[in-house]
Amino acid sequence: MLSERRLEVLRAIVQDYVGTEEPVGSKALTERHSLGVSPATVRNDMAVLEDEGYIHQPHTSAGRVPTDKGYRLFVDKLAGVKPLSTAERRAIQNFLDSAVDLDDVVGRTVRLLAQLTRQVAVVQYPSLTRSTVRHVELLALAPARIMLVLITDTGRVEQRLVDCPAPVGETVLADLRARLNSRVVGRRFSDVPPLVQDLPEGFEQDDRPAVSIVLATLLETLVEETEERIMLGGTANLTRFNHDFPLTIRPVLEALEEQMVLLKLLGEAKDSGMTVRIGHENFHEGLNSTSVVAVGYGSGDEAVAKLGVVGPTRMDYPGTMGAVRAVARYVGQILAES
Amino acid sequence: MLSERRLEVLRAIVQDYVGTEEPVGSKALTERHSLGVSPATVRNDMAVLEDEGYIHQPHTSAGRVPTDKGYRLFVDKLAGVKPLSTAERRAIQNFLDSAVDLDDVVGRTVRLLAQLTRQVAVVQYPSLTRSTVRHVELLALAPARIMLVLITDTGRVEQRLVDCPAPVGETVLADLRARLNSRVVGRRFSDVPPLVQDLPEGFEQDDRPAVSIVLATLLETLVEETEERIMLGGTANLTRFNHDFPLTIRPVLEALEEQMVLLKLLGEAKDSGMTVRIGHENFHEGLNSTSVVAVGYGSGDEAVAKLGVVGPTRMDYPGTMGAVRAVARYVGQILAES
DNA sequence: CCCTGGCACTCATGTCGGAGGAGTGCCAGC
DNA sequence: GCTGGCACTCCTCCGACATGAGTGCCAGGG
Repeated sequence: MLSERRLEVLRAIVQDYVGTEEPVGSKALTERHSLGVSPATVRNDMAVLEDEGYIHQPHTSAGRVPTDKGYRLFVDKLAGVKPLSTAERRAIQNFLDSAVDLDDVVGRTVRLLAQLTRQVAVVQYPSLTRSTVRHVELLALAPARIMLVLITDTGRVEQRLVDCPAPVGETVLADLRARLNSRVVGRRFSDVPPLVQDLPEGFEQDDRPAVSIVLATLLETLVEETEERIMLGGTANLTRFNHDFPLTIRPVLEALEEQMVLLKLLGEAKDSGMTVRIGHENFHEGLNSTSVVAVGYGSGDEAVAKLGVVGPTRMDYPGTMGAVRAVARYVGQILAES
Repeated sequence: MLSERRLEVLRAIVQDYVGTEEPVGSKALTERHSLGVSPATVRNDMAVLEDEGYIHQPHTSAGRVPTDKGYRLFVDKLAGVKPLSTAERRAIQNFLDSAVDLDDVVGRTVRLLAQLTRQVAVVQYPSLTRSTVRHVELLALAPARIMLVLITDTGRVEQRLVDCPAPVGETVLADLRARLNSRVVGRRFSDVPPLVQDLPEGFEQDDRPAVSIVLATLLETLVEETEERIMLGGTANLTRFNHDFPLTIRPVLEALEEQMVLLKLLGEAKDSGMTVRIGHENFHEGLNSTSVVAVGYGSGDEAVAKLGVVGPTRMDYPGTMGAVRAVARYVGQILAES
């Protein structure tokens, strides 16, 4: 186990490195932090920290840089979460309050996160899997053509076109609409299938094929749209990666363009509590020099989706974590209200 | 007016520069293109082209680079549009055909364009302004709470929550729904307002406030959502800007993150025919070293939205224009079918 | 046992000067 | 009007050298 002072040295190294973006030496450390010991002592401590793998020397006669393991220790033991100022909190609330619909909420959240953290923001749309049905609407666009509209409690709307084998009467449609809604409204998506299985039986023989195809489309929508959407923002902040630019930024941009990668990124985060993945802890190679800070958010107690930021491993963890947590809370509130 | 050969020299310079990304000298030109004259002659021509402002010398004793004006001439007079191979066309069609809904069509289009052109792709959602109403639906979520759903002929769905001052009966709602649809279905958005103005008069005194507020929300949606959405993709291709990297890419990423800028970018494109904006022809400073190739697309004869790509002024114009035009055509077809 | 000052050593960075080379402009000749 | 020749410019690429930050190690003191 590392002594108290050595931990203090590690903390100082991380803080200075995050601030200056340059390897930090023993002399600079003692000058900027009141450690109460001389540079020589710090050098000894650094040698130990390097042996243990917490810091690393780019080359002989250079300062030290934290390793992923060093950041991990820093995040786990040394850093708290820095709360936002009340002014910042108020600004967040105001900004999110003026959203008009779900798209707008997500869009604003992304911009907000990117601006607050000066990093790349990632926000997952509230998941359909965990949400419940608020209403199902059936519209006859043409005699044999029905539009199915699904409205969720998170304000999301999905629509599908259904082509029926035969024309469907308006009364049949109204009947189906009523029965369908009475069974599924308020239910979770995952609970819906068994609830509607026997619905066709209540209809005339002639109408059953149409009813079945409508139900099939509904179930399909529930499954298909579980494949979730993600919004991304603040990619211009990637240009803050100052060193060997093209090599660093390229794979990151490429990774971020893939929905699958983003989904997995957030998917790996714990459902509750904040998750921080540092450097090589990320599954994706392109993200090996970035850290991901993610947290779940939701309208109630339960998380319905996740959001977070992607930034260089050399990031201000306490500040970033504070911003991410605060934004998640406010988004949750907004969703609960609507 | 420039002589035939001088134009030929300019074309050669543009082609070589696009290929090599390096200033091109007189000797290299005569070697790679059969101009039938000696390097010395080419040098004289280059001096003229430089006087006229078509090319530029980074410094004495360097080769020449086309200016924006040079590219402009190249695009207008010297370059054709390079059609895609049949294999490419088939791939495009296959890829777009498997889209399931509007979001998917737009998403696939963006990815396709980015991949084909190796540049940043921008696709505008089919505009609500020019589209027509397919259906308006009103759902009572609670006695005094109505959800308004608007469905357009381009397959887009918009929803709004309406809080009424007093409960609204189901029959009143059905009545309003029927009257509303009979008046607006098939109409263009811009034509709707005068058509519904007198609707409240047909209702009981008690219900009029609710009816009015529903109508107001509808009109608001028509206007607000005219503010169009845009999808972006292929930003990783920006890393192909090889020179003085951070300085070039930063303002471009920033510009592309602003919806307003993107909208204006496409908005400036002509409604019909392809538009190419080169370097400083773009209104936005951050885009002064990029060119934009845009074209309208639509389900019928009329363009309902635009799409295009953003790339370095040093781009393969014929190839890019070919890809953009082809993609626009196929997207138009897909929209017409659905 | 731990801390400290001193000292020699390493190595990245910045500067300078010169060689090399690509490309130009101009001129005289055909 | 085209061409070959030639002098000139100026960027780029080393290699050498000085500089300085930072280290590791050691001997001495609390």
